[in-house]
Amino acid sequence: MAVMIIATWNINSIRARIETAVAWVKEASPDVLCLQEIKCETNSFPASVFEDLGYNVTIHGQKSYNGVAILSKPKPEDVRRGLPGDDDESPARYVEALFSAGPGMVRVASIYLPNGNPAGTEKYTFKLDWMERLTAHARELLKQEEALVLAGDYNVIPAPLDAKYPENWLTDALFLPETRARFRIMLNLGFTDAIRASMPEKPGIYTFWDYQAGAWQRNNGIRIDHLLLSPQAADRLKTTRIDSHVRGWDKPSDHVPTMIELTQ
DNA sequence: ATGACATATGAGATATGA
Repeated sequence: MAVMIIATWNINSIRARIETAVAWVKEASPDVLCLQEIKCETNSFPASVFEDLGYNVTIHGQKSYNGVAILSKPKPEDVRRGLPGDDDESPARYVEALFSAGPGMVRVASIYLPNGNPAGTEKYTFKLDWMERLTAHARELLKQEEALVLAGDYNVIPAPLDAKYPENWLTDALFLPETRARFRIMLNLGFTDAIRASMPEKPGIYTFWDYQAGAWQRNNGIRIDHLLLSPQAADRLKTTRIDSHVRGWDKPSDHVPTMIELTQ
């Protein structure tokens, strides 16, 4: 049966990581790849490198920080850059496109949810507000009853199972009860957390390992990159995969590619 | 412990990340 791979990867600078990115794209050949933290303006993104590999490139960049993109074999349609409520000053953290050509129709968003640290500051308030706006937009998208994949770096550790040392994260913006509650509110709109649904109760499933203190070597990881599936997408879910071996490559991002396979 | 790492900016040291 025909399948399509939809992946998400916080690349931590596409220009600093172009060789790593190309190596993985060639290895995995995803149909759709959501990138976060491209850390460049739209016109600085090395688009031609991926176009030469057969990809369309949809970019929502900004100077220095943040920035998201979607690489796709099928042509993007109905592109949205930014969340409803964003203005010209808002960080570039959301881009969405519809793919109706190729193996099955699906709408995909690349999401870079704010970190929010330190808690108790305006940064945390901004995170919670952003989650509320994302949830509102997700609610609208669900009304269309499409296969929908909201993929990205959510900066949310959903449960203690999703950290090697959950006790180290108790006061962190990624794991505070209010953060997890807002994530659950979003899930409860009817989304499936694809990775966890495919591996219920399984410990040690991580997508991020800090650069510091030998976190990778000690497997001190957290699961913060998620693919949320609408019911129509969940019905087509075949497999999931986390390419954690990429974290051991030279010049790695601190996140690894995380993906699903959908049937046609 | 405010460090260890890593990147962007801009040309030294600071902001940001999770």
